[in-house]
Amino acid sequence: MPYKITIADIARELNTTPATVSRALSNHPGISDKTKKSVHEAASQLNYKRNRMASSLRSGKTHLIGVIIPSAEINFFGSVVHGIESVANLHGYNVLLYQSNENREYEEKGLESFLSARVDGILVSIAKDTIDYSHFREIKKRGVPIVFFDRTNDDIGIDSVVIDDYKGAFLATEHLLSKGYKRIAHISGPQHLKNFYDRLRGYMGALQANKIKVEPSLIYHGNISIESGREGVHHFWALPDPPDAIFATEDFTALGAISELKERKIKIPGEVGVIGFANELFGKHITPSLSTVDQQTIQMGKSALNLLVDLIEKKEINRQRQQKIVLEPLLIGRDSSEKAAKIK
Amino acid sequence: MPYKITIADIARELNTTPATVSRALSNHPGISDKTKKSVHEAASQLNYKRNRMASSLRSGKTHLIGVIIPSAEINFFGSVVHGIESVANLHGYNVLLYQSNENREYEEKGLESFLSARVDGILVSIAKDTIDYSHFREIKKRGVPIVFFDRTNDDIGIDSVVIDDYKGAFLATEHLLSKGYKRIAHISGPQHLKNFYDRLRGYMGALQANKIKVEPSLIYHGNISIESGREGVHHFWALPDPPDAIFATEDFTALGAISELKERKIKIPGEVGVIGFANELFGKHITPSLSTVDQQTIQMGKSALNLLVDLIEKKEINRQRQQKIVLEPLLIGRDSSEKAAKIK
DNA sequence: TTGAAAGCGCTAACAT
DNA sequence: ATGTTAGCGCTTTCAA
Repeated sequence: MPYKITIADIARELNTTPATVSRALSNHPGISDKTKKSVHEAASQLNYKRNRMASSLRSGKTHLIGVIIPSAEINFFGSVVHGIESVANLHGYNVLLYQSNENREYEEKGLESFLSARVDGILVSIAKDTIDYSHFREIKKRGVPIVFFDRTNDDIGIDSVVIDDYKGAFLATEHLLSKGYKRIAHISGPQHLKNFYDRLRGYMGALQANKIKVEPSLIYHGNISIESGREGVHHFWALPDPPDAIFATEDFTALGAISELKERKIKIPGEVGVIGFANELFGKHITPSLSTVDQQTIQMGKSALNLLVDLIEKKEINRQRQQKIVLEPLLIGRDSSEKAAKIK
Repeated sequence: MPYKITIADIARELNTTPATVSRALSNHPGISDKTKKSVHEAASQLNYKRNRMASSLRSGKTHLIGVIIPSAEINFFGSVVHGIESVANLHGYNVLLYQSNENREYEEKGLESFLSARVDGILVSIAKDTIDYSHFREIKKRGVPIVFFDRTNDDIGIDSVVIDDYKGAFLATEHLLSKGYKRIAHISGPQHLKNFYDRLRGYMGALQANKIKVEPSLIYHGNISIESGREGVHHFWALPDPPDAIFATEDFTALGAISELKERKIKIPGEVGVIGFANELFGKHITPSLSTVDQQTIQMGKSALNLLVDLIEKKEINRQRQQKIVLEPLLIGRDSSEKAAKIK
């Protein structure tokens, strides 16, 4: 008997009708203050809780936002979800969370589940394994408001919130140059994800802007993991002329690279400078502390949710063209990228 | 027009009735395979998605689990949520996430919101600021299935999943002793939270079991933060006879202590041994790597969800007495607690 | 300012 | 094995 009380009960109690009670509870204009007051009193006295299933069914609004992230275990996404959730509550929305585990099949299941739950809108950060985007096209076609964040794709005409990955990578690379490093290598991530593609381009852009030739052998293609970082170092130090700095496409990759370099007794910084991307929590506390690029996670969550709410609340407008919010990356200089040894 | 298709449409298409379609879609026994097949075909052909609002309203089951965590930004909770969510999906439940931000007011709002959404069950890790538990009593009274995880309270008769904090603390303290440390200090957390209370007791228990007197001056009361760790060191090293090891009530506190000790040029390990609690991601990668106690986060999430599902699915049974699942803590020995210097 | 009545889409009891 | 009917609890015309 947890949820027995309905508006009908309140109506009976006050000798009025469900319609009046409903209106009073949602502060409908044409209801006398006296009635409103007595209804609210009776409601809280009877411990009434509006049944959102019934309400949604009738009104067509669920006040539910579906959020798909690759994994709640990854700090970055937890942090973005934190941002999303805090603003969602302010707008009266609840967050339905779904993890894709970087897997396109689960991702699609999440979307199905959201459709079935009739969420008012969807927020997605695309799974690593997703290369075919038809499930998102389907959502788009159905007209369900959807916004990508961080892991996005521009080809489907879906709005998105990202940071400027190109610029972040550009800044990171120039930072290494400014510290006196000359041969800068890059360990990249999956190129079908725009972020990592853009970071690679930003890296190349910075080199070119400084009249340095891009050497393909100094680019190692990893897959966003500690292992990739280690493998990158493996690869680079098998070259006749290894690099003197590494820009890793995200912090875990940088961490792997640092561990491997340390095992090889290569001095960081000095002999080799390292910078990552993401500003994960651990970076500040490892030795050497990791220079990185901050992605403004909380702000990203907030912006994504605000954009989605705009879509939900004034659907017809803004439908002309794809919106894209680009946040500024923040360079965080720490020890791992300190000055290159003057030798050479 | 995103969601126009209903079972009535399918029924019309196939010259049958909504009831048959409904039954066919949920694989009701008494429906011919032929009908089932044609219904399923028509459904997927028309792109039908079951309306869960309607279904829930009628059946009384929402297949929604409400989860309240202090913050998605904290890795530990992200990880538990990961565990919860993965099993929830297997059971056909969706997770509604709410963050309390360690604040009792938000916590209560989350519960209200869950009641209104008619969730089938609730999972909560209690906020740091919560000292009055009446809102949970209210949930209990309403008969809504609820399970605490990690941050729990035993006085309300609510089932819970925790790790054995006492034992974990006991193990951590004995570990330091076994490495040759003699004067072991403890930086604790908020004592109204059972975890931190138990860890303090475990620390004292281990000392007593080894015939070592507990010195109140070697216990510093912190509040689960990097700052607390620093303050603890401040406090201890103002004593005439500082400790030679620190057991911190969680990893961030340990991290603060280590940073402060490093700044004071005190050697870890050797001069001072340090161990934390939680097995946060960064511990493996800081220098020295942090010894700690693993809390089996994923398992905790899974167990909590399984326990909740049990409550939901066979309510009357098990209602006699409070259930409590206690997971085993896992000691993780790393560098920060290596052997004490033999000097002295 | 309020009431009466219909219906959102689905499921389940009761037929047949 | 399938159809008929009622109704979950709410919101929303339309009418008074």
